[in-house]
Amino acid sequence: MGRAPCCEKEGLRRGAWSPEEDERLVAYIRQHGHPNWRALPRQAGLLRCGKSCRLRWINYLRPDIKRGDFSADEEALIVRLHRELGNRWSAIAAQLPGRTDNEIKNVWHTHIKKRLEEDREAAGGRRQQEDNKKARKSKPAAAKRSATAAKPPKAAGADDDSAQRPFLTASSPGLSSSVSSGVTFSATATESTAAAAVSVSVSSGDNDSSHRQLGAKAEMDMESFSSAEFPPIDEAFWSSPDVVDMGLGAMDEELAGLAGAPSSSTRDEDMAFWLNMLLEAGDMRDLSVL
DNA sequence: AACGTGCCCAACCGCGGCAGT
DNA sequence: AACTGCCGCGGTTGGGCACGT
Repeated sequence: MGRAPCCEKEGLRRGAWSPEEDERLVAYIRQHGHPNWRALPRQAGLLRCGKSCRLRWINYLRPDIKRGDFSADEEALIVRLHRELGNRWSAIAAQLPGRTDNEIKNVWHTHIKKRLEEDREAAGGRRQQEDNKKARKSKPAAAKRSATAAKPPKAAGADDDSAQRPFLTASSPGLSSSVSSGVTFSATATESTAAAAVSVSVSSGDNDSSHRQLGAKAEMDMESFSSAEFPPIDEAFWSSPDVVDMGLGAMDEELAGLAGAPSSSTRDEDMAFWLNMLLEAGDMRDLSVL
């Protein structure tokens, strides 16, 4: 069928968003929510198409967005979920609170995929069994980013970031920083930390029932959100006692149930499980140096 | 210091699915 | 049942930045 273009492109801005546009968008959504993306830009006085607004909000301006490097644990989770779900980035993102599908997709293509391929090439097929043995002895995945990710994380350069995001004044704590809600792995298990908990009211805006089953999509509940205050997010936000603890512990259990992994395991067992997943993904080279 | 190259990531594009009429 | 409109998803692109020479 003939599909209407997403917007009349005449007179509409494209490309990078200015702080003023961000401000307008956030202010509008804050007040009215986003019942209709198509109508939103006009009502908010933005010369953008609805899609662009939606994307900007979802991927950048949403208050529950978590910025900063992905931890090794998050990457491991992505690897695993990608094995299970394929390129269903939104489904994968649903398991990583605060992360967007776009971000995960980017990380996959720029870091993880590359690394997995490198490892696979370097290792050939032969070492699978050998490494399986080693894996049980060696230290598990620590927060070691690939050599290709030598760049300092953008979130660390918070100047640029916050300049662009006037309302999200405090980037969420980088994942390399300690997580305050008790979602840390034992030191022997990993030098990194688990993903931060998120404090959002969780509601699935996803129609896909399988997504819902996987659950835990950290979407803002816009009904409550639109009438609520929209405070800047800061460190306290992430560690607040009000936070709904959606740390990896909870995620592990949920995923484990889905994937047949040990469901009531200790943290060490969990780590062993992740290690196996990584091994299977041929990702042992990084781990072995840790 | 200037230039070239590679990488990262925000944003765009087009399509499929679903709901409403 | 057919059509329309909107939303959400996944793939792709290109601007900007960092790093190497």
